Amino acid sequence: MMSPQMITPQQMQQILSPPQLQALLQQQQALMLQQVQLQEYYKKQQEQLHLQLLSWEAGGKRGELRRVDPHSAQVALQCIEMQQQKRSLPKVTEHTDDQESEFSLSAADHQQLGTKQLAFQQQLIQMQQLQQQHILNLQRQGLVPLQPTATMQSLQHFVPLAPMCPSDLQQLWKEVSGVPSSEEALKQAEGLDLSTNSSNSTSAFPKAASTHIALHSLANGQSHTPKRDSFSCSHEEHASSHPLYGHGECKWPGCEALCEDMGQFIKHLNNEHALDDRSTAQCRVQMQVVQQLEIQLAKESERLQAMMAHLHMRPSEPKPFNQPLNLASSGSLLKRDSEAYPEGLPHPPTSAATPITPLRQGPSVISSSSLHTHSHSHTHGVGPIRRRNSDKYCTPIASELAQNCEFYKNADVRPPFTYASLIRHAILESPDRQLTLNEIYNWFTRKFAYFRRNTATWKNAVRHNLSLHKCFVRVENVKGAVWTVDEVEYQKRRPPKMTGSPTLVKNMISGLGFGSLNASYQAALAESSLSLLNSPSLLTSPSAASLNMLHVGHDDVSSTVEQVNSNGSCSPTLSPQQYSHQVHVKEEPTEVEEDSRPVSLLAGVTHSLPLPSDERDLEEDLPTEELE
DNA sequence: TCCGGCCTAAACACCC
DNA sequence: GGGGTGTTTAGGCCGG
Repeated sequence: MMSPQMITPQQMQQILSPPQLQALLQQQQALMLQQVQLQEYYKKQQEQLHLQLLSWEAGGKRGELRRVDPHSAQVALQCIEMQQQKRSLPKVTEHTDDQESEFSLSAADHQQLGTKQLAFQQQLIQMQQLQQQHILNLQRQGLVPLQPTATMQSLQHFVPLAPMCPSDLQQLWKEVSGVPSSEEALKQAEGLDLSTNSSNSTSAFPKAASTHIALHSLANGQSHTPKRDSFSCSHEEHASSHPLYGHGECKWPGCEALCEDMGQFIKHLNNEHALDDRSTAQCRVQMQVVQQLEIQLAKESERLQAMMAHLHMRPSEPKPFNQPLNLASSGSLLKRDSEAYPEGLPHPPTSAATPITPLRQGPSVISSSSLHTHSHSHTHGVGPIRRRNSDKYCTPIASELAQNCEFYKNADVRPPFTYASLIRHAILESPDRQLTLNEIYNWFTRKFAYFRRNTATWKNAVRHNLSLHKCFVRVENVKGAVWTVDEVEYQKRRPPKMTGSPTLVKNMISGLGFGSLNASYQAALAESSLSLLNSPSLLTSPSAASLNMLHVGHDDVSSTVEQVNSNGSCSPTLSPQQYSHQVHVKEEPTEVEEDSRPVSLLAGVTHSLPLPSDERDLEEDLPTEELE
């Protein structure tokens, strides 16, 4: 995949969904603010610490970092390094080697500083605990996504100078040794990592909150180096793998030493991470990290239980939207207002109050149709993008349209849906569920700026689709011919996809690293559950209602849902009736247990339970899935 | 590699 | 004849 820097704006538009584009813009704006704030803050700290350093130098106490708080100490050390580069600190020697973990101070300083490490780190741990509490509070307030990794990653970019997650500690040591300069750290802070925090970064935070967070830092070192989460103090060797070794580098917190092979890594491990005070302290820090995460997990699990219990007891009770978490879960939501849901379709992030929120992003934000869409790359293509229908199997069209209707109305962006899906949606959206061709045309042009041009192309495509797909039935009317939708045929032509793909299932369930995919699945699940809620007849197996919700035979949704629960046994060759029936019945009893079910699934089920009445009305209007 | 879904393009027929 | 509508075919791309 191309790096963001290499993507042209047009390509960006093609690749990213509208919400993503908006989120990106917001990110950039917020990032600029963050940069300014960071630079100011850094400059301020630098000046302040410079004065302190001068006094230390005068008193020969430069190594006594305990006199200052860890944060100041870190900045001080950065200043040391900076001044070293400016040759203003003669006491600091040149680097003797490239060992990141080695201090490069003078021998006396090295020894003195070494003796302070443990006490220093104890302070850091205390700081860390306070910070983690702070984060928990922020999470409670919905200001910070709950997913540790995403949260930390996103925030990490804005808190390079802040103390003191474990990896920051390592970073500090690096900085003491001068390996990566503080300027680099600042650059790192200024860098926009689209791959890790597209939805969770600044755009997801109220400015004040993000600033606040930036200046207070975060606690969890995993954020800083998510892949360095392995906790191991042992130097045991593993024949083929080692939890501290991956992708050719050492995963020891704060150490990214490149090791070509396991042997080299083992040597590195024994040399650089031997049993000493430093390693011990690092283990201790890592233990703190793990403990905090466990505590957080327990708390969030408890909350989830409570929420589940609450929702199951009163499923019809509307759930208030959690605005802050909406913001946190989806940058694109920032642009939404109540009018953005004209159809009252599922508001994906409304489940943001659940602990799983961080695992998901608004389906329309980074939907699978966004991530998985690809340019059809027609040389003669008229549209910016061609999105395969298979993508939309995971994408709720009504949801997306509802949430981004203004966007599509004004932006010349091709909607990420097939013609068939759009036509069907247009027809089902009409009062009589039938439209003339011209009305379909009008719907397209009314809803999408994109279809206000290239009329010959897409109109031809519309006609082609109407004729080609059996699901579109032409009915002679008094006023002429109108087109209706045959849902059975519509579902028939869309057999389950991705059936039994363990990888996808795994990704969906884990929700880690494939948040968008997970989100789209959840959206599909949510909508399938909506359909279920509005289709009591589908509840043929009350005992497994919650899971049956996932089996509603709904084209895109059903195919997606099928994936969720299928072990590959579901045949896509079933007739619509067979299929429809079968998916209602088919289930995996062993997965019904809520506690053991992936939270992402629960999210899809739970968050959609309460719907405003108007939304339910609409859902009821759409007899089958809706909303693909 | 094969297959199916999707898209675009185009040709053709029919009707007003 | 022109435009709109409807049908059909072909070719290409892509993911499973």
